Amino acid sequence: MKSEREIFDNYLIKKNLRETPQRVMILDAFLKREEHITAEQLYDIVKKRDPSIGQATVYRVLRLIVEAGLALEVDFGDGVMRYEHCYNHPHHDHLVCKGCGKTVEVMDSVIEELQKRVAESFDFELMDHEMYLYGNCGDCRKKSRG
Amino acid sequence: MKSEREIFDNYLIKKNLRETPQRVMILDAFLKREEHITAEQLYDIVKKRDPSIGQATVYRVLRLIVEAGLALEVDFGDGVMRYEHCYNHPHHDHLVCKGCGKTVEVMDSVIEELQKRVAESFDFELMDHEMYLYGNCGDCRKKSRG
DNA sequence: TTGCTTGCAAAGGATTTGCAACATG
DNA sequence: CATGTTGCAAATCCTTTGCAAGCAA
Repeated sequence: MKSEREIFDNYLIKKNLRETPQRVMILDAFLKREEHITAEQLYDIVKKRDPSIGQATVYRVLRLIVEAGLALEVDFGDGVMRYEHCYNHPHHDHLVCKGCGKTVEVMDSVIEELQKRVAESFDFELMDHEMYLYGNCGDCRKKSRG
Repeated sequence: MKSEREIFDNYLIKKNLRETPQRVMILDAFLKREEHITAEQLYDIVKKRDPSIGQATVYRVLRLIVEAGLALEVDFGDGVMRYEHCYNHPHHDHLVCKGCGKTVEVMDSVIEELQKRVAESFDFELMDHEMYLYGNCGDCRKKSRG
């Protein structure tokens, strides 16, 4: 099984791109993070190690990471794109708390199957989907009850 | 059954807002449109009737329409918000063709029920959800086959 | 008259891009 | 060395906001 670093390196080679310290450092910081992360959060992390790094580089490398198949963009509708690991990380959707913003990865194979069928019933070949479930988590419900 | 116009007017009164020609005209143009529409598209339509109208007004009235419960925002992930009718228009999700952008409204009550259960299994009270199915429609598949 | 509304232009926030200096292979 | 790559700042894109003039009630 290839490591994420190898996959990234192979992607760079295939595309005739170069391995630079910035790229390695940003990939590294992204991989260390378990939760999804925004470009700005990643920039903040990387800046601590190398204050001379530019935001634009973070955005550019994040795109490469996605193109290499190591990250997926997730959009919770708040105007900021988030990135999450997708290599060796099975597909899932998101449950998002409207109160505290907490997110949970969820996956229901029956829903997945039904999505495919719904698409097919309209003669669409399903390639991809996004599903966000918005609600209130137990903690937030407790708080709002007083 | 109240008309959309009545609902809008009631909303204005309740909020101590005023009924202006701009508001009426923008609501009107929105209601005439069957498909979802972007702020800019709506602006283009309204501008023809009154070239002195400002974009900002369109954005502002669109927000009122949403608040009055007459429209819903839909986000196909291309960076532009779209608005669609929701009064007397049952809930549905969207199937979007990646080739030609065509959209189909879909609704599967089993999926809806399962979404609720998934949320509950994590002690979330489901308030809302978004589901976008992205694929290739029959026409686009035909074209790409040559 | 009161204070909500408007159009305009400027501001916003996230992301992208042009560019000249700078590294990598 | 030939090209990619970087950081910077300026540019984009969509949307929001401040403001003074203009209206609805």
